Amino acid sequence: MKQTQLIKGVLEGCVLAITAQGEIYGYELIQALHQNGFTTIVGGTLYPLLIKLEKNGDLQSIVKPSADGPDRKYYVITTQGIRTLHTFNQQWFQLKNHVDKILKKADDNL
Amino acid sequence: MKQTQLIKGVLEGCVLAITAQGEIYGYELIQALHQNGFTTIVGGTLYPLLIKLEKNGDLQSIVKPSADGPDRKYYVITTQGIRTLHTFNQQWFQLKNHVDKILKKADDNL
DNA sequence: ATAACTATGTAGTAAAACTATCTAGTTGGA
DNA sequence: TCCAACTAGATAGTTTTACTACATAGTTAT
Repeated sequence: MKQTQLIKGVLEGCVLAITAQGEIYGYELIQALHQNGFTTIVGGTLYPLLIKLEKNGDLQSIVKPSADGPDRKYYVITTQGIRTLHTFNQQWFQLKNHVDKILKKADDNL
Repeated sequence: MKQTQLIKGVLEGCVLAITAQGEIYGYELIQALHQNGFTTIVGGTLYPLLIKLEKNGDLQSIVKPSADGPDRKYYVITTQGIRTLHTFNQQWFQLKNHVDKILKKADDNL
């Protein structure tokens, strides 16, 4: 069982949560995710997700020049994105309870 | 954002956790999952997953007759399945910490 | 006999994600 | 001044994954 499969479902919510803390560009976001334990996330995973989230209307982007390399595309969360984040938060809370309950019962039997 | 995407990653682990409590057949497992909040799980989702878990060697199956309908295929967790469950448990614990940390920081900013 | 429930399975499609690769600017060293 | 390493973003094409819709079949109650 790969860790990736577990991460998939929460990645979108985590990206919204991080952008909710202030504007951030993709490359920086990848590093932030790595620091938060999502060490397997690479550009090929994140950039398509960011494009999808912008299409959905959860994020907006602004391109700004950089002194350290090519232009950066900064992402900002929209009011709709904040609503999506709230929904994710609630679903995550419920999922945690359900999974923990099931795992606890299994532990009692081992 | 659909709840389904979140559930996907944990479903496999939850199935292993439930089978760890004792032998159970697919139809019964679907009902057990429904009672545990996984209300979207249907046969077309679970049966292929059970077949995959058996192929992997995490589960074994025995067909037994039923008085209430067609034969039932009972699933039993293997020692390998228990190891897989342990791994899932650890990954789940880590994921919870990471996600909760990110969500908490976002909450502080809203 | 027929509807509802029990029980499992799969073909075909749809969606999602990763790998590999590309473009391109900057920095520092040899 | 050339190359490697780092920064920054994107995507074509393949692989993986999951769901929808349907099929099969036994039992129960009307």
